[in-house]
Amino acid sequence: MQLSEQEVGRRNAKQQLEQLGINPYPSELYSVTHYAKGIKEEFDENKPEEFKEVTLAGRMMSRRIMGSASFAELQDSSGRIQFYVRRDDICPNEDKTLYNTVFKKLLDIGDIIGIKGFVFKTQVGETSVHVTELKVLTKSLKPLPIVKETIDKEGNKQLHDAFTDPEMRYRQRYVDMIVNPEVRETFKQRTKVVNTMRNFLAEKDYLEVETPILQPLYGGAAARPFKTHHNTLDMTLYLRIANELYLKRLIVGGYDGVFEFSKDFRNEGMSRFHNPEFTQVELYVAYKDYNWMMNLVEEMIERVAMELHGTTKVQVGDNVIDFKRPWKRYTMFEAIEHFTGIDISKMEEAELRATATKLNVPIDESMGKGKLIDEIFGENCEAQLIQPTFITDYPVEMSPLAKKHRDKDGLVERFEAIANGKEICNAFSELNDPIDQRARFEEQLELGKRGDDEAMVLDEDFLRAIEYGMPPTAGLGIGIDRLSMIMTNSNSIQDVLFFPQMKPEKKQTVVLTEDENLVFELLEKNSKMELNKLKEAAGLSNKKWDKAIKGLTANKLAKVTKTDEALEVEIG
RNA sequence: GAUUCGGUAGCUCAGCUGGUAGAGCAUCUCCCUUUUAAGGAGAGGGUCCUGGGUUCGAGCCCCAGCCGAAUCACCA
Repeated sequence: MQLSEQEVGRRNAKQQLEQLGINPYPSELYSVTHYAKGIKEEFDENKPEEFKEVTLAGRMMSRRIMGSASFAELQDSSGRIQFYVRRDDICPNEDKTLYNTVFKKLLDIGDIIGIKGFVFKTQVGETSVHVTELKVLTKSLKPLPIVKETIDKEGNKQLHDAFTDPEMRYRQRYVDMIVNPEVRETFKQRTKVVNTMRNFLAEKDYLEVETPILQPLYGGAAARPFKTHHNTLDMTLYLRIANELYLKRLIVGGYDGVFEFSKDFRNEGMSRFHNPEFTQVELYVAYKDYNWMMNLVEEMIERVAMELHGTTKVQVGDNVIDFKRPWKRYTMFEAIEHFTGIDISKMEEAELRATATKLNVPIDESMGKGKLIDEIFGENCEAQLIQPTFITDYPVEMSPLAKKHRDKDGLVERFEAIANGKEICNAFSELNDPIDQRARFEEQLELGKRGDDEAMVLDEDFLRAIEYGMPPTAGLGIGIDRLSMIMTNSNSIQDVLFFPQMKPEKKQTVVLTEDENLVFELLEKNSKMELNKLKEAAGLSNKKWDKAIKGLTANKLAKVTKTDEALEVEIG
């Protein structure tokens, strides 16, 4: 509640605007005709008549006052443009208040204003708007961090005093977006990733659906869930960790293709690749298999890269990743042999354990054969796969929802696509043999007993559904956040989530009583008042007044000082 | 969870061996009609993350904690 000097100044400016009869928060619409970017791109000095009346709205982001004329910058959703305000243009009559007082004194950086005028080029050649009308649209009460930029000798943009503190950027994303325009760009691209995929899938006539987020049983992935409770039904519900089992029920129900962009929730560690809630798209298509699905993934992701970058090549950190089809394909055993020189395809659990130890792969007792193979792969191969690569044919133990391989014993028809050393999708020919599926669930229960707290639980209703018969189906899940990280060259998942999960902000919020609030608000308007006048204005009884003012001084929100004539109260 | 680094003005940061807290930008006052990190003159602004300790004296040293980042671990 402690206001900084600048915040007090802005509150005062707001009041003064009101006293001048200017509503700092007007309600009527403001008709914008142009955007900064469009004007800068299209204005031709030889044809100024094309832009002789433009109206823009946005935030004032800088101001250079030169006596009775000023330059300032307006930032709208498209970018920034400079505008020029001359006193005698916006105040053609005797009354120069709008320029001298409103523009120069009462407006601040960050205020939202509307400007009307004509476009011209300055002597230095910068396209600018010569303002003839100016309107206050919203007074901003908190000062923004000021980022300035210059162009160096090589023509590169240099930022000065950039707003970079990650904590503040994530906690106050709105400020981040105002001050760092590339952040808005990243999120636009994220949306483009999603829209491209959505259009791609819709064009194929697959049906976009919505399935429950609150689930009585969590399933479809190996992860710890968030748990909640429904009061009326008095039952435990889980936030979904995946939507796989529901989408497959819809395939049983008769759709040929269904997909869902879904927020999923996993109660696990956080890192630059993990946020407790994240987005996946899952797709299930009847009468297809995982080979078919690999082709679809290549085509779809290649299209995403093209839509965003106009090329299949994407710069990610130091690497250039080329999503052009076809991608490299390795079986998991081939990949391990390729990177370690060891053929583990025929090994049993004990031998795998020994191999893992030899390769310095950390293992523990709860790991079965499948998990061991996965660990060996994860440690030795995954990070080295920079260019998009399909890894196929996983051990059956770690894929309880995937169909057994048509001719390789002990494996399932599953693939992951890996790019930049990270998994970006996971897919399989879906297991549709209900007897086998029940047996796999039961193996999971065993693993759970062995100490694997991410083992899957048995879902009787799902089994009942596929007992009615689920056609041969190919299924896919793509992590939207990780794909967006690659496509936008972001180093952290927090950079592709508007509001990444953070620890709660530590804040000593002082809770005021009703009376205290009343007195404080009165005081806030004047910042300093004679005690008796304040008391009178508050209209409280002696006792209530005494309690309120003591409460405020105790919280250091008000300070009472004694002068020769009287007692004075000021904001603490 | 481990290790390392960090937290100082609204923002970005400096602060020597422990000796009265600094700069640029922002803010305020004044000058300035094509400037652009505008310029010139002046002013104000601090819980040095919090709590203990050492010391005549702590932004600095010690201990504990909070918050953040990077790397690793965990996490298909």
